[in-house]
Amino acid sequence: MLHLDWLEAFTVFAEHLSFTHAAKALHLSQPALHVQIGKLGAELGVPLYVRRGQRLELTRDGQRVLVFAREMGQRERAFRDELRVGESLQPVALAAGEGTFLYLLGPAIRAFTAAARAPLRLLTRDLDATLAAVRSGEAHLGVAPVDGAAPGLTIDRLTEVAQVLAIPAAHPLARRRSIKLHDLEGARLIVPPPGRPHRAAITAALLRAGVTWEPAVEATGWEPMLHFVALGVGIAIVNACCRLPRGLVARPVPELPRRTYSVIRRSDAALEGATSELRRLLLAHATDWRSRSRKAARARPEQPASERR
Amino acid sequence: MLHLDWLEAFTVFAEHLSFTHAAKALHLSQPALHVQIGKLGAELGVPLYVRRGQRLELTRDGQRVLVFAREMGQRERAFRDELRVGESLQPVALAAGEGTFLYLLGPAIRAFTAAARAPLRLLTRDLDATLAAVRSGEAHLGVAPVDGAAPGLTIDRLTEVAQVLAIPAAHPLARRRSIKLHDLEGARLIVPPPGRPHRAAITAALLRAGVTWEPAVEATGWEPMLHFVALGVGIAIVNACCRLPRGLVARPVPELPRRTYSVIRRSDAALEGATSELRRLLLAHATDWRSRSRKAARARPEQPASERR
DNA sequence: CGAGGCTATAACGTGACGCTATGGTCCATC
DNA sequence: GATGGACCATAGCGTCACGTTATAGCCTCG
Repeated sequence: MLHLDWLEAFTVFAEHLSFTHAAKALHLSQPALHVQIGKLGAELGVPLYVRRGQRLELTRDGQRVLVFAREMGQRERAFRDELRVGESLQPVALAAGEGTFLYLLGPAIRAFTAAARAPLRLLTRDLDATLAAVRSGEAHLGVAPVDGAAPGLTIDRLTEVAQVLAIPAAHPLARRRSIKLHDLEGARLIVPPPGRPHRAAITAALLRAGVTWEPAVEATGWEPMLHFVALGVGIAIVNACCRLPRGLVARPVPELPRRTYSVIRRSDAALEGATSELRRLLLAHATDWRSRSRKAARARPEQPASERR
Repeated sequence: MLHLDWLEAFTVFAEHLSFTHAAKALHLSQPALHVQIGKLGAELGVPLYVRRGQRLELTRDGQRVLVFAREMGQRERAFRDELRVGESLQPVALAAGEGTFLYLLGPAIRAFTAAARAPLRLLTRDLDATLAAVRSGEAHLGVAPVDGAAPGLTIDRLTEVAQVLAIPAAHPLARRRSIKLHDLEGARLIVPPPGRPHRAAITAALLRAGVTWEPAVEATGWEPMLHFVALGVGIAIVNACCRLPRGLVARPVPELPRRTYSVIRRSDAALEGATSELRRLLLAHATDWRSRSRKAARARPEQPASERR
C-alpha cells in the first residue's frame, strides 16, 4: 500500500518545504506532488506537515517519516548497487563545521577515501545545522563541539581543543607565553556574529571576568577571522588546532574552557558498514589539541592543507 | 519505480516457489502475480528465478532480492508500529531445532519474553533449514550445532554439549559410569534417518571404531528417540542436555565429540534493537553441558518443561 | 488595496494493473 | 508411448488510480 515514490517525493518535499519547488525538482506537477504527500499522510494516519502562516513545517511525525523515508531510499539505492557491482556505492554523509573539516578531520578523511569503500559526502554546516542534519538522517555522522547529552543522539568523545589568542607576531601580547582574560581589557576582537556558539562563549567568559572589549569585525568561520587578524584589523580567540597565516602567533588562554568535539550519530540508526568504518577512522585519528605546540604542528604539516580543494 | 507491493509479493512467491499458490495466499490472480514478479525482475535488471524441470527455483540474485525484500517489509511494518505505539511490535524470529528449543534455550527465551520488548517467533527447523532460514532473512537469529565457518554467516559460540548413551535403568550397560564405543558392538540403536547430521556423526564414529551395529528404529528428534528407548525398542545416543523419561539413565560416551552450539546471524544484517537483545540473552544464559550431571539437572528443574505448550 | 506566490481542489484524459480466458510445457500414470 | 492434470506464461479487456491543466482560496508584501 505504501509506495516508495511517495517516500522519495516526501524527502525532497521536506528539503524544500514547498510543494511548488519540490514538484519542480521532481519533474512533477505541483498538484500531483500534493496528492502524493496527502496519500502518504493518509496511509500512515498522521498529518505530516502544518501550515504556520504561509510557511509549511513538518510535524513531529513528519520528521520521523522523513528519517524513515531517507533510510528506505538509501537502502534501495544501496541494494541496487550491491546487485549490480557487488558492493554499495552509496555515499556516507558526514556533517561538520568548516573549521572542523579543515583542522580536525583531515587524516581520518584521507584514510577513509584511501580505503575507498564508498564515496564520502561532506556537509559543511554550523553547529545547529550539523545536529539537525544527523537527526533528520541527511547525514549519517556529524562532528561538532557538543557538551552534555543530546536527546536521540549518541555522542562519542573525539578530542578536546584548547582556545588560543591569535595575534600578529609584533603584538605586545605576543611576548607572553600565556594570556589571561584581563589582558584583553579594551581589546578589539574579531568575533562571529551574535547568536553563534563561539561568540556566546567569548562574550560569557569575558563578561564573567569583568573585561570590557569591543567587536572589531564580525566574521563567520576560523579562516576569515584569522584573515582579518593578519590584516591588522584586530585579534581573535580561535581553536588551538587552527592553522595560522604567516606572521601570526598563538598564545594559550587557559581560562577559557576547552571545547570537546564529538562524533554524533542517531541512536536508533543501525551502524551499517561504511558508516561504521568512517566512525572508526574518525575516532582512531583523533589527536588532542589541548594546547597548540609547534611540534604538533610540524608533525602533520599538510593536514589542514590537504582539505583545500 | 520500485513498488513495495512487488517486494511483498516476491517474499511470499519465494516462500511458495509457485505462482499459483502464492497468488492464492496474496488474494490475487496468478497472472497478476506473474507480471508483478516479472516487473520486479525487469526493474532490477536480473532474472529472479529459473525453471528447473517443472520446479521453479530462485537464482542467486533472486535470493539476494528475497533478503532485501524481507528487510524492507520488516522495516516498513516496524516503522508503522513506531509511529502508532512508539516502539516496534514486529516479532524477532529465532530458528533452531526442536531439541535445541527444549533443552538449551529455555531460560534465554523466558528472559526475553519477560522483558517483552517484542514478540518472539520460534521457527522449529532442522540444521540445514535453520541455516537457510537465517541466510534468507526468514529468521533473524538461529541456534544450531555448526562447526567451522559458514560463508555469509557470523557464528558466536554458545555452548558445548557432550554425547551420552540413553538406556533403560535395568540395562547391563547402566552399571558402567562411562561407555566406550566398543561396548556398543552389536547394539540395536535408535537413530535419525540417513542424511541427518546426527545419524552421520554416529555412523562415522562407530565405523571408525570398527563397531558393528544395527538400526532398531529410525526416528527424528530427541523426544521420539528417547520415547522408543523407554519402550525398550533399542538404545540411543543423544545430547547430554536432553531430559530423560522416567526409567531411563544416561551414561557419557567420551569418545564421541562434543557438539558446539552457536548463535548464527547474517553477517551483513544490522543488529537492530530487539534482535541484539535476544542475542545477548542467548549468550548470557548459555550453560555448558559437557557431561550430564544430576546437580545441573536439578538446578533448573523446569527449564525444558517450561518450553512445552 | 492589489499583485504575486503558493496551497488546495476540480475536471478530465491516459496509462497501469488486475481479471478471465487460453495456449504451452512438463510430469505422472496407465 | 499416449493421456490427463497441474501450472507457467501470454493475450485481451475493463476499471481505477494517477498525472495533467485549470482555477479557486489564502497569505504577504509593496
